[in-house]
Amino acid sequence: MESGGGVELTFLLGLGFQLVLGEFTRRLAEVGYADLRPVHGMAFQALKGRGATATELAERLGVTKQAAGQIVDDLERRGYVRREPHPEGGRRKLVVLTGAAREHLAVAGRILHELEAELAGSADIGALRRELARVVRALHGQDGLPPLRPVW
Amino acid sequence: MESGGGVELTFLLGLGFQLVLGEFTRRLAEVGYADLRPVHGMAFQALKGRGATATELAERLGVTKQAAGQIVDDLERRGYVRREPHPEGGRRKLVVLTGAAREHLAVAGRILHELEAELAGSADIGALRRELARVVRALHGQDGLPPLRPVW
DNA sequence: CGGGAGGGTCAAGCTGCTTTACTCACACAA
DNA sequence: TTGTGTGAGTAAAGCAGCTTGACCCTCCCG
Repeated sequence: MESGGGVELTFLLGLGFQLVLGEFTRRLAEVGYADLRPVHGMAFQALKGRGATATELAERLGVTKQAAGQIVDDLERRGYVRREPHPEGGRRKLVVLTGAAREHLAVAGRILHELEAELAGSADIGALRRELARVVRALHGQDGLPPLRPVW
Repeated sequence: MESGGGVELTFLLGLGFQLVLGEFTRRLAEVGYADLRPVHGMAFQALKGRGATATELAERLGVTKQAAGQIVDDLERRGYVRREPHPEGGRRKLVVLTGAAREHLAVAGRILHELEAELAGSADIGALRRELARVVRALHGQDGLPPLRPVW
């Protein structure tokens, strides 16, 4: 069943995601990041420019501001982010990455690209990207990308 | 960014799955199945032959037997499955589908194929299937398919 | 007839969220 | 000056969907 026929497309998509993400997190855990879930990496991505407020982070992650606050609490306790006074005042606080988080971003990026390169030995990754992007566009439109949330 | 470049492959996979599954469940909800989650559909698939024991169902779904038992409780209460005495005796009970569940399977299958046919207008679904199957095979091997679990 | 293996179930606990409700800092208008 | 609205943060409780742990049956086989 090289063609993938006989298995629902939706199932195949889920399985592909699950396996790739699983392999990614396994490798991250091997190099010492067993304490960070994928959502933490997403948070780092969302904060990596100039940082953001907890509410902005919530929007980018697609969760409530309370949930974002909890994630920030957790990451702060473990030294991955800091809360600084916000330059524009108010009650706002600017959540910024520490060096530890930036290092994680670098390692995670490297692992992702290694994994993709390895997969390129078995599949046509260019075609996969292209068709996935088309599907995403068909279902979501062209205006940006929605937050990636845990699936069911 | 028709090519999908600039976005991580893993992210794109997750987004694709999330959007397709979301559209699928939305359509199912529209025709009256708002009370059934994807895992229930997976359970129906796992039971659709001659049924199975709760423990077998647990293996096929990749959860503990207690969790499978809860799912069966829930589905039984709502009339989608029955517990019958198992032909081979013991403490075993055979969980079998009712007509309501078989009807759901038929409707869900129809919706999946409609959705896929629509997406075929925007993307090369054959290529997508093929490359996904290759990725799955590269990461999991050829021996069957692992259970699809909620992702992170 | 006495273990023990396999299957089912009860109960408690946990995680990662959500909902509800509140507090605080500022802006701006009366 | 007051006061009132708005946006950000936070505290507390609740909840879904699992897991872990413990136990109870039924049968088989020595």
